[in-house]
Amino acid sequence: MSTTAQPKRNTWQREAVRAALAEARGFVSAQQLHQRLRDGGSTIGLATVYRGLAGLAESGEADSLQSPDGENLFRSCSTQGHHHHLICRSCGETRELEARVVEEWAQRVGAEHGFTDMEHVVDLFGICANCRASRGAAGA
Amino acid sequence: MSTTAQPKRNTWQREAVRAALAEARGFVSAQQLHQRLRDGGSTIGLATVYRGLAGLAESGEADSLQSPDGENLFRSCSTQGHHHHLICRSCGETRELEARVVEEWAQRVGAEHGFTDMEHVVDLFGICANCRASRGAAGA
DNA sequence: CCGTTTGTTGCGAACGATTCTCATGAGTAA
DNA sequence: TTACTCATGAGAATCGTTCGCAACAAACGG
Repeated sequence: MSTTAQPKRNTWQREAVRAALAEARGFVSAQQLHQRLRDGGSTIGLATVYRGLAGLAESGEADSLQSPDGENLFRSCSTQGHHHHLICRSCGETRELEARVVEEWAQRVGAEHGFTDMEHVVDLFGICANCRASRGAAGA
Repeated sequence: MSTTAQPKRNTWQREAVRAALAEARGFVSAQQLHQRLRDGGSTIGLATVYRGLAGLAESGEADSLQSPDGENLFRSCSTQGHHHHLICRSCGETRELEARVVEEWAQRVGAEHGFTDMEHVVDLFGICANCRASRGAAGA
């Protein structure tokens, strides 16, 4: 049911959100994106950014995760379908990962416990080589 | 500095939060916990529940994660140290997992990309056997 | 046991992110 | 072009969480 896409209209706002998201290198929050668009001269509304982002996330064009602060972060996704992320805690650099091992592990563990319809959240955070080199060792 | 615990006082409120959390089977939100305590006749304040939970989470006695709604959920943690969770999307039943495979994978992937100081977020969601039996197949 | 000291509590206000409302504006089809 | 709808945008409304502050009570010394 409802696998068919609803009739969405083509608006410059939707495109602007998509573009701005693609432009952003790491994960960005809706508010950040809205700010950037505004800074870029756009008159787009905050609510529209939220709506656009939600749409992109739903259609798989964007990926969303929650920051530790409880904010929703989005990122333009090149890899369609399921994948995970490796994110630099320092510079925000993000890489998409495939994780066959983890997929299988998740399935197996789920099955062992009698769980079905498994989903999982797997994200890796670390300090990338660049940041490590330029910062040496900076504490928390 | 400040690795040493701050001088915390022993109050019945703190104990009440701890007890209520231990009582709860799955993950609970601060608000839920507060409600239960109130229902139980306690006059504890909401802010205190928040403070108590934050304290428990920090000391490792409780584990916290964010619900898809952006709420902070807490759970009393028996397993000290690092571990993951398998959570039933339907009834909230939660099991603590060890995930050697995943730990190793995370380290390896991080290393391959030149990342250090790896951390990761890994949580599994599914429908447990019980719920599956009693609900058959309920769509989204 | 009593007074002092100072971290805790609890209330309500403040805050911040997200969603909703609704009148207006712009795609789309005829 | 005209009509029909859905999308937009501004601000209000929501909801979870944190803050500020005065009263309180746990730990301590005498």
